[in-house]
Amino acid sequence: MPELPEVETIRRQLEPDLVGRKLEAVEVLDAYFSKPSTAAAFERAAAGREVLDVGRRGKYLMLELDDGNSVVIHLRMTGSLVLREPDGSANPGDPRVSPNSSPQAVDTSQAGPSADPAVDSGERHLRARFLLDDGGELRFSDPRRFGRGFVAGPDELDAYFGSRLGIEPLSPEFTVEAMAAMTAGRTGPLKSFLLNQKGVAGVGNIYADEALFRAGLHPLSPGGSMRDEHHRALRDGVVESLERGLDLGGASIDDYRDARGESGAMQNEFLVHRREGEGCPRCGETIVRIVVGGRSTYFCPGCQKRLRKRPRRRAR
DNA sequence: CGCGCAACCTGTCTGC
DNA sequence: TGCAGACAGGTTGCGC
Repeated sequence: MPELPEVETIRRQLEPDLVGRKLEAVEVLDAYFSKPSTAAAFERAAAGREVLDVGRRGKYLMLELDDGNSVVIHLRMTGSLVLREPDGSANPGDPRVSPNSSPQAVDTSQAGPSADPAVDSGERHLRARFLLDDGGELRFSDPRRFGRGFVAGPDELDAYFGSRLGIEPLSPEFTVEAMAAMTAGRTGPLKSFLLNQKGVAGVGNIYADEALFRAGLHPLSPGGSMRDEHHRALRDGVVESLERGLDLGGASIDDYRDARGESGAMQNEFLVHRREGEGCPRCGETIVRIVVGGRSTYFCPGCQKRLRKRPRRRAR
């Protein structure tokens, strides 16, 4: 699923092609996408504007516009943002489409619900499209319709992110001290802490498992049970797993594709995630799967021992 | 406020 | 072969 490394991979790919481009037309095909705002309001706010920059905060992607507003997009679990080049080619996974087929060629007026399944990949789940002034097109697709987009001004954006996102884990602010402060006194499991975006922004189910393994920490250990060495280990584990994911262009378990429609390679190098029953890469013990906070969680019982309650200083 | 959990969605996999 | 049910997980909202 798209977590920080996947969203950042997309951001890096979009930036050179989107900055300086004008959004000639914006079309919301699924009203769910722009909820709670209407499709028309979203289109009106974005259309005609030039893209000055492409940013990211946690798992959110932002197209910063020339009027000070930003188009904010969250892919949630199955969303994808694919850029079609001006020459119409792009999409490497679609040899059926002839190079000069009109973009308006799809006639939906007659098509029943079970229309030609061969035309599906990308078309059926297309939720919004941004036509660029160089002939290119940015397409947001999402089979499960969880992904969302909205347009907001700077103050609105600060308030929005401020109330739901914590520290950027690849920034200098993500220190050992910050980790200690965030987890102090917490009784919930470390896995849940990592998934909560108000602490560390951008970590999801995959990188949480990988980070805890790198840190040698049990996913069920309470946040407040960590001591100094653990704070450092977890901070480093988060950073290392995210950077590894970035180096490999993200993880493609099933739906994730980058802005060129291609898969990442991180899924081939998972240390524990989705590796139930296999041997631990460090000690060889069998990796197990448990459920924490309703999420599948994978870890090595040999390397990731549960922390005892924080040792109380003995009286006298 | 912290914590746990259901709900939001739909495609895919599993078991009978 | 077909179909019901489980499962996937980022975020929100509700109850305790």
